[in-house]
Amino acid sequence: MPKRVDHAERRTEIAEALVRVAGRHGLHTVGMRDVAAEAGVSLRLVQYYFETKEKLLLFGLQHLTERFGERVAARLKATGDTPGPRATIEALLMVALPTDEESRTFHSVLTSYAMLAVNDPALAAQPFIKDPDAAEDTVTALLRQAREAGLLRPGVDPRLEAAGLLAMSAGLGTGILVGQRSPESATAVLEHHLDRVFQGGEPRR
Amino acid sequence: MPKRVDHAERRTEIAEALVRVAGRHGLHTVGMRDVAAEAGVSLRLVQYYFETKEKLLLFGLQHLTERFGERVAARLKATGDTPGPRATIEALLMVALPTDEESRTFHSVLTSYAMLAVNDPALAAQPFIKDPDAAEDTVTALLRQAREAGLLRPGVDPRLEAAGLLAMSAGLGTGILVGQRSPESATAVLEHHLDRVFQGGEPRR
DNA sequence: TTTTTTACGGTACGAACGTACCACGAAAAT
DNA sequence: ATTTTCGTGGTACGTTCGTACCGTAAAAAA
Repeated sequence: MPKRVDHAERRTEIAEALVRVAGRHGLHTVGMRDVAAEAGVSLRLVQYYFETKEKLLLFGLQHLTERFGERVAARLKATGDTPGPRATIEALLMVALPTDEESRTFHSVLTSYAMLAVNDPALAAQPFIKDPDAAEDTVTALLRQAREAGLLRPGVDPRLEAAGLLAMSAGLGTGILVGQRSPESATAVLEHHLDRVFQGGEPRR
Repeated sequence: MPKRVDHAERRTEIAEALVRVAGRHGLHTVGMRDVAAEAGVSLRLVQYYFETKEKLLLFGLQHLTERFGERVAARLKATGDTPGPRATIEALLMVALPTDEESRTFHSVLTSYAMLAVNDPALAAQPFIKDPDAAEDTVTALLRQAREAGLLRPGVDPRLEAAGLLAMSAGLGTGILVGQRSPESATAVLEHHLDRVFQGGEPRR
Protein backbone atom coordinates (compact mmCIF):
# COMPACT_ATOMS: atom_id res chain seq x y z
CA MET A 1 0.00 0.00 0.00
CA PRO A 2 2.44 2.64 -1.08
CA LYS A 3 0.61 5.85 -0.49
CA ARG A 4 2.94 8.63 -1.53
CA VAL A 5 5.44 9.43 1.21
CA ASP A 6 7.27 12.61 2.06
CA HIS A 7 10.89 11.71 1.63
CA ALA A 8 12.24 14.66 3.58
CA GLU A 9 10.08 13.70 6.53
CA ARG A 10 11.12 10.05 6.47
CA ARG A 11 14.75 11.02 6.21
CA THR A 12 14.33 13.29 9.18
CA GLU A 13 12.73 10.55 11.25
CA ILE A 14 15.54 8.18 10.44
CA ALA A 15 18.19 10.81 11.14
CA GLU A 16 16.63 11.41 14.52
CA ALA A 17 16.73 7.72 15.26
CA LEU A 18 20.41 7.82 14.36
CA VAL A 19 21.01 10.66 16.77
CA ARG A 20 19.15 8.87 19.54
CA VAL A 21 21.10 5.65 19.33
CA ALA A 22 24.33 7.60 18.89
CA GLY A 23 23.50 9.48 22.08
CA ARG A 24 22.82 6.27 23.94
CA HIS A 25 25.61 4.00 22.78
CA GLY A 26 28.11 6.29 21.08
CA LEU A 27 28.33 7.31 17.46
CA HIS A 28 31.05 4.74 16.78
CA THR A 29 28.74 1.84 17.59
CA VAL A 30 25.78 2.71 15.38
CA GLY A 31 25.17 0.57 12.35
CA MET A 32 22.40 0.79 9.84
CA ARG A 33 20.60 -2.04 11.56
CA ASP A 34 20.53 -0.14 14.86
CA VAL A 35 19.19 2.94 13.18
CA ALA A 36 16.54 0.91 11.44
CA ALA A 37 15.47 -0.77 14.66
CA GLU A 38 15.37 2.53 16.53
CA ALA A 39 13.32 4.13 13.79
CA GLY A 40 11.01 1.12 13.72
CA VAL A 41 11.63 0.40 10.06
CA SER A 42 13.43 -2.28 8.10
CA LEU A 43 17.09 -2.17 7.22
CA ARG A 44 16.06 -1.98 3.61
CA LEU A 45 14.19 1.23 4.20
CA VAL A 46 17.20 2.96 5.67
CA GLN A 47 19.06 1.84 2.59
CA TYR A 48 16.26 3.15 0.46
CA TYR A 49 16.27 6.67 1.87
CA PHE A 50 20.01 6.89 2.34
CA GLU A 51 21.78 4.68 -0.13
CA THR A 52 24.97 4.52 1.83
CA LYS A 53 26.02 4.80 5.43
CA GLU A 54 28.27 7.71 4.66
CA LYS A 55 25.30 9.65 3.31
CA LEU A 56 23.26 8.77 6.37
CA LEU A 57 26.03 10.01 8.62
CA LEU A 58 26.37 13.18 6.63
CA PHE A 59 22.68 13.90 6.75
CA GLY A 60 22.64 13.10 10.44
CA LEU A 61 25.25 15.75 11.06
CA GLN A 62 23.37 18.30 9.00
CA HIS A 63 20.19 17.56 10.84
CA LEU A 64 21.89 17.74 14.21
CA THR A 65 23.44 21.11 13.54
CA GLU A 66 20.10 22.40 12.36
CA ARG A 67 18.33 21.18 15.46
CA PHE A 68 21.01 22.73 17.57
CA GLY A 69 20.69 26.01 15.73
CA GLU A 70 16.96 25.99 16.32
CA ARG A 71 17.46 25.25 19.98
CA VAL A 72 19.78 28.19 20.34
CA ALA A 73 17.42 30.45 18.42
CA ALA A 74 14.51 29.41 20.59
CA ARG A 75 16.47 30.07 23.74
CA LEU A 76 17.47 33.44 22.38
CA LYS A 77 13.93 34.46 21.62
CA ALA A 78 12.81 33.30 25.06
CA THR A 79 15.41 35.51 26.72
CA GLY A 80 15.03 38.24 24.14
CA ASP A 81 12.13 39.94 25.86
CA THR A 82 14.11 40.75 28.96
CA PRO A 83 17.21 41.88 27.20
CA GLY A 84 20.43 43.10 28.56
CA PRO A 85 23.36 41.86 26.54
CA ARG A 86 24.80 39.97 29.46
CA ALA A 87 21.71 37.91 30.03
CA THR A 88 21.52 37.14 26.35
CA ILE A 89 25.13 36.06 26.18
CA GLU A 90 24.69 34.01 29.30
CA ALA A 91 21.73 32.22 27.79
CA LEU A 92 23.67 31.63 24.61
CA LEU A 93 26.55 30.05 26.45
CA MET A 94 24.32 27.99 28.69
CA VAL A 95 22.44 26.17 25.93
CA ALA A 96 25.74 24.74 24.79
CA LEU A 97 26.28 23.14 28.18
CA PRO A 98 25.15 19.52 28.51
CA THR A 99 22.74 19.87 31.41
CA ASP A 100 19.78 17.72 30.44
CA GLU A 101 19.71 14.53 28.40
CA GLU A 102 18.96 16.32 25.17
CA SER A 103 21.87 18.70 25.38
CA ARG A 104 24.14 15.90 26.51
CA THR A 105 23.28 14.11 23.30
CA PHE A 106 23.86 17.26 21.28
CA HIS A 107 27.24 17.84 22.76
CA SER A 108 28.54 14.31 22.70
CA VAL A 109 27.29 13.38 19.25
CA LEU A 110 28.41 16.68 17.77
CA THR A 111 31.85 16.28 19.29
CA SER A 112 32.04 12.71 18.04
CA TYR A 113 31.25 13.99 14.60
CA ALA A 114 33.98 16.56 14.99
CA MET A 115 36.48 13.85 15.81
CA LEU A 116 35.37 11.87 12.77
CA ALA A 117 35.79 14.96 10.66
CA VAL A 118 39.42 15.28 11.65
CA ASN A 119 40.31 12.42 9.31
CA ASP A 120 37.32 12.45 6.99
CA PRO A 121 37.24 15.17 4.33
CA ALA A 122 33.59 14.59 3.50
CA LEU A 123 32.56 15.35 7.07
CA ALA A 124 35.11 18.10 7.46
CA ALA A 125 33.44 19.95 4.60
CA GLN A 126 30.25 20.14 6.66
CA PRO A 127 29.96 22.81 9.35
CA PHE A 128 29.38 21.78 12.94
CA ILE A 129 27.34 24.74 13.91
CA LYS A 130 24.88 26.42 11.64
CA ASP A 131 27.00 28.84 9.70
CA PRO A 132 30.25 28.12 11.50
CA ASP A 133 30.88 31.52 12.98
CA ALA A 134 27.30 32.61 13.36
CA ALA A 135 27.49 32.13 17.11
CA GLU A 136 30.74 34.02 17.30
CA ASP A 137 29.33 36.85 15.22
CA THR A 138 26.27 37.04 17.42
CA VAL A 139 28.24 37.20 20.63
CA THR A 140 30.63 39.70 19.11
CA ALA A 141 27.74 41.93 18.13
CA LEU A 142 26.25 41.61 21.60
CA LEU A 143 29.53 42.58 23.18
CA ARG A 144 29.96 45.59 20.91
CA GLN A 145 26.45 46.66 21.80
CA ALA A 146 27.28 46.27 25.47
CA ARG A 147 30.45 48.28 25.06
CA GLU A 148 28.58 51.14 23.47
CA ALA A 149 26.20 51.07 26.41
CA GLY A 150 29.19 51.40 28.69
CA LEU A 151 28.59 48.02 30.26
CA LEU A 152 31.95 46.55 29.38
CA ARG A 153 35.20 46.88 31.22
CA PRO A 154 37.77 48.84 29.25
CA GLY A 155 40.20 46.96 27.05
CA VAL A 156 37.83 44.18 26.13
CA ASP A 157 38.03 43.26 22.48
CA PRO A 158 34.59 42.02 21.45
CA ARG A 159 35.78 39.63 18.76
CA LEU A 160 38.53 38.00 20.82
CA GLU A 161 36.35 37.90 23.88
CA ALA A 162 33.52 36.26 21.98
CA ALA A 163 35.83 33.57 20.67
CA GLY A 164 37.19 32.97 24.13
CA LEU A 165 33.76 32.78 25.68
CA LEU A 166 32.53 30.26 23.14
CA ALA A 167 35.64 28.14 23.43
CA MET A 168 35.37 28.16 27.20
CA SER A 169 31.77 27.10 27.05
CA ALA A 170 32.64 24.25 24.69
CA GLY A 171 35.50 23.14 26.89
CA LEU A 172 33.36 23.23 30.00
CA GLY A 173 30.75 21.22 28.15
CA THR A 174 33.20 18.43 27.46
CA GLY A 175 34.29 18.56 31.06
CA ILE A 176 30.72 18.00 32.18
CA LEU A 177 30.25 15.21 29.67
CA VAL A 178 33.14 13.17 30.96
CA GLY A 179 32.19 13.83 34.56
CA GLN A 180 35.15 16.00 35.40
CA ARG A 181 32.90 18.87 36.31
CA SER A 182 29.36 19.43 37.45
CA PRO A 183 27.00 21.67 35.51
CA GLU A 184 26.86 23.96 38.53
CA SER A 185 30.58 24.46 38.71
CA ALA A 186 30.66 25.07 34.98
CA THR A 187 28.10 27.83 35.20
CA ALA A 188 30.01 29.26 38.16
CA VAL A 189 33.12 29.47 36.03
CA LEU A 190 31.21 31.12 33.21
CA GLU A 191 29.56 33.53 35.60
CA HIS A 192 32.83 34.50 37.17
CA HIS A 193 34.35 35.14 33.79
CA LEU A 194 31.46 37.29 32.71
CA ASP A 195 31.88 39.26 35.91
CA ARG A 196 35.34 40.07 34.67
CA VAL A 197 34.11 41.15 31.27
CA PHE A 198 31.15 43.24 32.24
CA GLN A 199 31.41 46.47 34.14
CA GLY A 200 30.21 46.83 37.72
CA GLY A 201 27.12 44.93 38.70
CA GLU A 202 26.78 42.40 41.43
CA PRO A 203 29.26 41.81 44.24
CA ARG A 204 28.06 38.20 43.87
CA ARG A 205 28.43 36.71 47.37
CA MET B 1 64.97 -17.60 20.11
CA PRO B 2 62.98 -16.33 23.02
CA LYS B 3 65.47 -14.16 24.77
CA ARG B 4 63.67 -12.73 27.74
CA VAL B 5 61.70 -9.67 26.74
CA ASP B 6 60.66 -6.66 28.77
CA HIS B 7 56.90 -6.79 28.68
CA ALA B 8 56.42 -3.22 29.78
CA GLU B 9 58.60 -2.02 26.95
CA ARG B 10 56.82 -4.08 24.31
CA ARG B 11 53.48 -2.95 25.57
CA THR B 12 54.63 0.62 25.33
CA GLU B 13 55.83 0.14 21.76
CA ILE B 14 52.52 -1.35 20.77
CA ALA B 15 50.57 1.35 22.56
CA GLU B 16 52.52 3.98 20.68
CA ALA B 17 51.75 2.27 17.43
CA LEU B 18 48.11 2.41 18.42
CA VAL B 19 48.33 6.11 19.08
CA ARG B 20 50.06 6.72 15.76
CA VAL B 21 47.47 4.96 13.64
CA ALA B 22 44.69 6.52 15.70
CA GLY B 23 46.21 9.90 14.99
CA ARG B 24 46.39 9.21 11.29
CA HIS B 25 43.08 7.52 10.59
CA GLY B 26 40.97 8.15 13.65
CA LEU B 27 40.58 6.10 16.79
CA HIS B 28 37.36 4.54 15.55
CA THR B 29 39.09 2.88 12.60
CA VAL B 30 41.92 1.14 14.38
CA GLY B 31 41.77 -2.60 14.69
CA MET B 32 44.26 -4.95 16.20
CA ARG B 33 45.60 -5.76 12.77
CA ASP B 34 46.38 -2.12 12.08
CA VAL B 35 48.16 -1.76 15.37
CA ALA B 36 50.15 -4.91 14.72
CA ALA B 37 51.18 -3.73 11.26
CA GLU B 38 52.13 -0.27 12.52
CA ALA B 39 54.20 -1.78 15.32
CA GLY B 40 55.78 -4.19 12.86
CA VAL B 41 54.68 -7.27 14.76
CA SER B 42 52.17 -10.01 14.17
CA LEU B 43 48.54 -9.87 15.17
CA ARG B 44 49.26 -12.71 17.54
CA LEU B 45 51.79 -10.63 19.43
CA VAL B 46 49.36 -7.84 20.06
CA GLN B 47 47.03 -10.48 21.38
CA TYR B 48 49.82 -11.86 23.49
CA TYR B 49 50.66 -8.62 25.23
CA PHE B 50 47.11 -7.35 25.45
CA GLU B 51 44.68 -10.21 25.55
CA THR B 52 41.74 -8.17 24.47
CA LYS B 53 41.13 -5.04 22.45
CA GLU B 54 39.49 -3.36 25.37
CA LYS B 55 42.65 -3.79 27.42
CA LEU B 56 44.74 -2.46 24.59
CA LEU B 57 42.52 0.60 24.34
CA LEU B 58 42.66 1.11 28.06
CA PHE B 59 46.42 0.88 28.17
CA GLY B 60 46.64 3.16 25.16
CA LEU B 61 44.72 5.82 27.04
CA GLN B 62 46.87 5.45 30.12
CA HIS B 63 50.00 5.70 28.06
CA LEU B 64 48.72 8.72 26.18
CA THR B 65 47.84 10.64 29.31
CA GLU B 66 51.27 9.83 30.73
CA ARG B 67 53.03 11.04 27.62
CA PHE B 68 50.96 14.16 27.70
CA GLY B 69 51.79 14.75 31.34
CA GLU B 70 55.48 14.38 30.58
CA ARG B 71 55.19 16.78 27.71
CA VAL B 72 53.59 19.36 29.93
CA ALA B 73 56.17 18.82 32.65
CA ALA B 74 59.00 19.19 30.15
CA ARG B 75 57.55 22.41 28.83
CA LEU B 76 57.14 23.65 32.37
CA LYS B 77 60.73 22.97 33.26
CA ALA B 78 61.89 24.63 30.05
CA THR B 79 60.00 27.77 30.92
CA GLY B 80 60.73 27.42 34.60
CA ASP B 81 64.07 29.19 34.45
CA THR B 82 62.58 32.46 33.30
CA PRO B 83 59.65 32.45 35.66
CA GLY B 84 56.85 34.88 36.06
CA PRO B 85 53.56 33.17 36.70
CA ARG B 86 52.03 34.52 33.53
CA ALA B 87 54.70 33.06 31.29
CA THR B 88 54.33 29.74 33.06
CA ILE B 89 50.58 29.68 32.68
CA GLU B 90 50.89 30.72 29.08
CA ALA B 91 53.25 27.85 28.40
CA LEU B 92 50.92 25.49 30.18
CA LEU B 93 47.97 26.52 28.09
CA MET B 94 49.93 26.49 24.86
CA VAL B 95 51.09 22.88 25.06
CA ALA B 96 47.48 21.82 25.03
CA LEU B 97 46.94 23.54 21.69
CA PRO B 98 47.32 21.33 18.62
CA THR B 99 50.01 23.24 16.79
CA ASP B 100 52.36 20.57 15.49
CA GLU B 101 51.56 17.04 14.38
CA GLU B 102 52.34 15.54 17.76
CA SER B 103 50.02 17.78 19.71
CA ARG B 104 47.34 17.37 17.07
CA THR B 105 47.48 13.66 17.69
CA PHE B 106 47.37 14.19 21.44
CA HIS B 107 44.36 16.36 21.26
CA SER B 108 42.35 14.40 18.73
CA VAL B 109 43.04 10.96 20.15
CA LEU B 110 42.48 12.11 23.70
CA THR B 111 39.20 13.74 22.74
CA SER B 112 38.16 10.61 20.86
CA TYR B 113 38.84 8.63 23.98
CA ALA B 114 36.76 11.08 25.95
CA MET B 115 33.85 10.53 23.59
CA LEU B 116 34.22 6.78 23.95
CA ALA B 117 34.25 7.18 27.70
CA VAL B 118 30.87 8.89 27.65
CA ASN B 119 29.19 5.51 27.09
CA ASP B 120 31.89 3.16 28.32
CA PRO B 121 32.25 2.83 32.07
CA ALA B 122 35.62 1.08 31.83
CA LEU B 123 37.12 4.03 30.01
CA ALA B 124 35.25 6.57 32.09
CA ALA B 125 36.98 5.20 35.18
CA GLN B 126 40.33 6.18 33.69
CA PRO B 127 41.43 9.81 33.97
CA PHE B 128 42.15 11.78 30.80
CA ILE B 129 44.85 13.93 32.23
CA LYS B 130 47.39 12.73 34.68
CA ASP B 131 45.68 13.13 38.01
CA PRO B 132 42.49 14.67 36.67
CA ASP B 133 42.75 18.05 38.26
CA ALA B 134 46.51 18.28 38.47
CA ALA B 135 46.57 20.87 35.74
CA GLU B 136 43.82 22.85 37.39
CA ASP B 137 45.60 22.70 40.71
CA THR B 138 48.83 23.86 39.15
CA VAL B 139 47.25 26.81 37.40
CA THR B 140 45.32 27.68 40.53
CA ALA B 141 48.52 27.70 42.56
CA LEU B 142 50.21 29.82 39.95
CA LEU B 143 47.39 32.32 40.00
CA ARG B 144 47.40 32.53 43.79
CA GLN B 145 51.11 33.11 43.68
CA ALA B 146 50.59 35.85 41.12
CA ARG B 147 47.90 37.43 43.23
CA GLU B 148 50.17 37.58 46.23
CA ALA B 149 52.76 39.25 44.06
CA GLY B 150 50.15 41.83 43.13
CA LEU B 151 50.15 40.82 39.49
CA LEU B 152 46.48 39.98 39.29
CA ARG B 153 43.59 42.27 38.72
CA PRO B 154 41.32 42.50 41.71
CA GLY B 155 38.33 40.19 41.93
CA VAL B 156 39.93 37.28 40.16
CA ASP B 157 39.18 33.97 41.82
CA PRO B 158 42.17 31.71 41.20
CA ARG B 159 40.24 28.45 41.21
CA LEU B 160 37.44 29.58 38.94
CA GLU B 161 39.83 31.41 36.69
CA ALA B 162 42.04 28.36 36.37
CA ALA B 163 39.11 26.20 35.39
CA GLY B 164 37.99 28.75 32.84
CA LEU B 165 41.44 29.10 31.38
CA LEU B 166 41.86 25.37 30.95
CA ALA B 167 38.42 24.94 29.47
CA MET B 168 39.06 27.77 27.04
CA SER B 169 42.32 26.23 25.98
CA ALA B 170 40.66 22.88 25.41
CA GLY B 171 37.86 24.47 23.43
CA LEU B 172 40.27 26.45 21.30
CA GLY B 173 42.19 23.26 20.69
CA THR B 174 39.17 21.53 19.27
CA GLY B 175 38.48 24.59 17.16
CA ILE B 176 41.95 24.34 15.66
CA LEU B 177 41.57 20.62 15.10
CA VAL B 178 38.46 20.94 13.01
CA GLY B 179 39.86 23.88 11.10
CA GLN B 180 37.52 26.47 12.51
CA ARG B 181 40.41 28.48 13.89
CA SER B 182 44.10 28.95 13.22
CA PRO B 183 46.65 28.35 15.95
CA GLU B 184 47.59 32.01 15.74
CA SER B 185 44.08 33.25 16.38
CA ALA B 186 43.76 30.80 19.24
CA THR B 187 46.86 32.13 20.96
CA ALA B 188 45.60 35.66 20.31
CA VAL B 189 42.40 34.81 22.15
CA LEU B 190 44.31 33.29 25.03
CA GLU B 191 46.68 36.24 25.17
CA HIS B 192 43.84 38.70 25.23
CA HIS B 193 42.17 36.84 28.02
CA LEU B 194 45.34 36.73 30.06
CA ASP B 195 45.68 40.48 29.55
CA ARG B 196 42.36 40.78 31.30
CA VAL B 197 43.43 38.57 34.18
CA PHE B 198 46.85 39.98 34.86
CA GLN B 199 47.47 43.46 36.11
CA GLY B 200 49.06 46.18 33.99
CA GLY B 201 51.71 45.19 31.50
CA GLU B 202 51.67 45.70 27.80
CA PRO B 203 49.43 48.04 25.83
CA ARG B 204 49.68 45.30 23.16
CA ARG B 205 49.27 47.05 19.81
C1' DT C 1 69.12 -33.92 30.47
C1' DT C 2 64.54 -33.68 30.59
C1' DT C 3 60.80 -30.67 31.37
C1' DT C 4 58.48 -26.62 31.56
C1' DT C 5 57.81 -21.96 30.50
C1' DT C 6 58.33 -17.92 27.30
C1' DA C 7 57.76 -15.57 23.05
C1' DC C 8 55.92 -15.88 18.93
C1' DG C 9 53.71 -17.34 13.99
C1' DG C 10 49.84 -18.88 11.45
C1' DT C 11 45.28 -19.63 10.82
C1' DA C 12 40.55 -20.55 11.35
C1' DC C 13 35.99 -19.43 13.30
C1' DG C 14 31.81 -17.02 14.38
C1' DA C 15 29.66 -12.68 14.44
C1' DA C 16 28.52 -8.36 12.55
C1' DC C 17 28.70 -5.05 9.15
C1' DG C 18 27.62 -2.49 4.73
C1' DT C 19 25.80 -3.43 0.51
C1' DA C 20 23.50 -5.66 -3.43
C1' DC C 21 19.94 -8.43 -5.26
C1' DC C 22 15.23 -10.24 -5.84
C1' DA C 23 10.43 -9.90 -5.22
C1' DC C 24 5.81 -7.72 -4.92
C1' DG C 25 1.64 -5.08 -4.03
C1' DA C 26 -0.29 -0.70 -4.81
C1' DA C 27 -0.73 3.68 -6.82
C1' DA C 28 0.14 6.76 -10.74
C1' DA C 29 0.82 7.42 -15.59
C1' DT C 30 -0.18 5.96 -20.12
C1' DA D 1 -6.52 -1.46 -19.01
C1' DT D 2 -1.98 -1.90 -19.26
C1' DT D 3 2.44 -0.34 -17.88
C1' DT D 4 5.55 1.96 -15.16
C1' DT D 5 7.15 3.76 -10.89
C1' DC D 6 7.24 3.84 -5.77
C1' DG D 7 7.65 2.10 -1.15
C1' DT D 8 8.85 -1.83 1.20
C1' DG D 9 10.32 -6.61 2.84
C1' DG D 10 13.55 -10.24 2.95
C1' DT D 11 17.78 -12.22 2.37
C1' DA D 12 22.18 -13.41 0.85
C1' DC D 13 27.09 -12.12 -0.25
C1' DG D 14 31.69 -10.66 0.64
C1' DT D 15 34.57 -8.54 3.98
C1' DT D 16 36.44 -7.45 8.23
C1' DC D 17 36.84 -7.81 12.97
C1' DG D 18 38.04 -9.73 17.59
C1' DT D 19 39.16 -13.87 19.45
C1' DA D 20 40.53 -18.74 20.05
C1' DC D 21 43.21 -22.59 18.82
C1' DC D 22 47.37 -25.14 17.39
C1' DG D 23 52.07 -25.40 16.91
C1' DT D 24 57.11 -24.71 18.00
C1' DA D 25 62.06 -23.07 18.81
C1' DA D 26 64.66 -21.55 22.46
C1' DA D 27 65.76 -20.39 27.06
C1' DA D 28 65.06 -21.39 31.99
C1' DA D 29 64.04 -24.69 35.61
C1' DA D 30 64.10 -29.30 37.23
